[in-house]
Amino acid sequence: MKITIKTIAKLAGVSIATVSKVVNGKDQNITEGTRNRVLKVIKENNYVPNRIASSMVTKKTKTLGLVIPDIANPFFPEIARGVEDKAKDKGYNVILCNTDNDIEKEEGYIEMLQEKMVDGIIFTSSSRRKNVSQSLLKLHIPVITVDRNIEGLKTQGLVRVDNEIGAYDAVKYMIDRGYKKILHITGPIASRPTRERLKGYKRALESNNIAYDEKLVFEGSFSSDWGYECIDKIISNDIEFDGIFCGNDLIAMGVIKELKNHKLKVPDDIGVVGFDDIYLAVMIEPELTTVRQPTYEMGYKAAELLINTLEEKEIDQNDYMLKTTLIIRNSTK
Amino acid sequence: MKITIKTIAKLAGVSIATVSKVVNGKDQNITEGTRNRVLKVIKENNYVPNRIASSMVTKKTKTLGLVIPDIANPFFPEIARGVEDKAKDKGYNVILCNTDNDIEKEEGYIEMLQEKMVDGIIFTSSSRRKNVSQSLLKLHIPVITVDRNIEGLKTQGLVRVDNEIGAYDAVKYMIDRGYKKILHITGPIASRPTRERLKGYKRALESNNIAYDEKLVFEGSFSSDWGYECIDKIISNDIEFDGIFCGNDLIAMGVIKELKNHKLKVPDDIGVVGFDDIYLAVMIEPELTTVRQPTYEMGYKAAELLINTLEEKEIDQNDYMLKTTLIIRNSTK
DNA sequence: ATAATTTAGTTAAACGTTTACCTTGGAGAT
DNA sequence: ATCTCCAAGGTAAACGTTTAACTAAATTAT
Repeated sequence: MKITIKTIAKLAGVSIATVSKVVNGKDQNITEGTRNRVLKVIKENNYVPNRIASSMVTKKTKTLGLVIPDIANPFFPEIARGVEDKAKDKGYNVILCNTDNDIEKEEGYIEMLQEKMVDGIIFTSSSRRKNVSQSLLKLHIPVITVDRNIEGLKTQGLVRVDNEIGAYDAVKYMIDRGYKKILHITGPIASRPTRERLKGYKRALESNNIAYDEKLVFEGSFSSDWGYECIDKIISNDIEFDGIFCGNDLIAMGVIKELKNHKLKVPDDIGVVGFDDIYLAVMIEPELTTVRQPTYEMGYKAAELLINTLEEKEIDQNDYMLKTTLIIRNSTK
Repeated sequence: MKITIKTIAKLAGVSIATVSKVVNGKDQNITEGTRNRVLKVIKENNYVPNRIASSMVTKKTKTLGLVIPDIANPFFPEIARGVEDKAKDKGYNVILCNTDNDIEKEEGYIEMLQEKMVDGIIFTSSSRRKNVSQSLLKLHIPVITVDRNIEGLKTQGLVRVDNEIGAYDAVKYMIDRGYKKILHITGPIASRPTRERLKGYKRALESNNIAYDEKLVFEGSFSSDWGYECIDKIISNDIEFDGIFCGNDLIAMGVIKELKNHKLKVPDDIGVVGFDDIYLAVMIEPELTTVRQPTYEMGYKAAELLINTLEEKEIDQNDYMLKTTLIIRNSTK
């Protein structure tokens, strides 16, 4: 037989209201004796309160949605971890949704999360998304976007990194170290971070009196395969270069591997810099010089921001721009 | 104003039962006309059914719990992805829980998940867990364990890999390739996979007439740090060796890095084999020879098994032992 | 023409809580 | 002794659905 609050009330000889009060710690007006009696019966009968029923009346589920492209992409686990840690700390759970950068999946999940009455959503949208859709505009629960905002959607907040400065710093460093002809192998240009990094790349070049040449920029995807592929293309096209600034670490890793296959030495012949500083960056040879993003902190901050708006805490700002750090290792001389 | 099923019913001029039926597709007895009218009103008013309320009456939440040590550990994202994919496919969501191998956190989550009335749980328990606890025994929702079972807990199923054979194959291969003195650097011995891999290691040695020497086995944790550290210890103790079978890939990566620092060449001086075949395995130099675990499939299968028991489909077996594959790359000669 | 069945819906109870408001008994004040 | 007030707890409505059981009308069978 199902043990509900009624069972406990009957067994303890009190009303269900009293049980509810002791379960939820709203027990200022409950005597020590009654409280202990109730607690004892609860323990004996192994009563587990049904939070679905609570949610019905409180209209809070204490659940957050986390919508990201792919948890198996090394960029996201740290974010997820940050989100989950803060959430747990505040008594929330998180529902994980992988969209594969697919707009339809994305909207399907948003719908599902709304139906499940999550209190809020943390959202890294598809890099393919150009603009808001009807279904996003209809959304009536708080959203914090991470890494990328969504053009035209007003959210409760945004947590990101200064991609332009990150890229600028990286390219500036390469120039300072004597690299002369620096390519940029990017992720998908539809993604805002990609565009911002490109901007930083340009600006670093220009402020050092190096002409920007769009033939030295190669647009692809955030994967190591794109790194391999692009190097092959570049080499077979006899493009001259001695440095590569990559859109992310995955690309950089593909690049380094393929450079080695072509007997080019990193960092002596070619300098390579990545972006993200994923876990793998120190495992490869040479260790990757890269622009570190504080991914864990981004997730953590996003959850914090979201929960604060949910609980109507004062929020001093809702657009957090976190700092990147240039991590100098051995893929640059 | 909140749009509920009542609003729709009133606007469409039908009863809430009718609305419920069309929303849920139980509309055999609804005329085309009525259905369209209801659907139109739903769309116009942007009605989103409240699944919390549904859950109250159906006693199903269509939500699964996924309890793992740490999503940021490269072994788990693929599992999570497998779980989530199958779950989505069947109309379920998944709540992510990171336990950090902490028994208390683990039990805290289990409690939370029960309160939130998840339909089932997929669980990779702490490698530190020795046996069932009271709170686990009280659990009354279906559980599938992944990778490791829990001694004394009867679950709805178990999905794992044949660790012993995997280890046996790896060590056998090393012996065949001419490595003579093969160390084994393990994860925590409390974890069952560690013990099974150790068994495979022993068996491979013995069936090739090499005496097993427990001084050549080093117990630690599943991290690259442990790999570094252990190599230092081994070298400063002047232990002789020409091969290392590592408890997982992370350890192997730490090992390879530190071996390089000591000017030992992999695979010529020392052969190294890992376990798992995580994403990084091909990114390092030399590419890692390792025992591949089908992690995505494990997650996928676990979710499938769980959902089948939830939906009372016939299940032919509830203990899935998946096969490992020895992936030969360049860290062995 | 009447009875039986089918179709297209409606009614109302139930799910397990929370919480605003009410009741009761006793302590303290006068 | 009476009044006031407070402490301790009870009552009952409400949350938004699903679904078994019911009804009324239309169709089919006899």
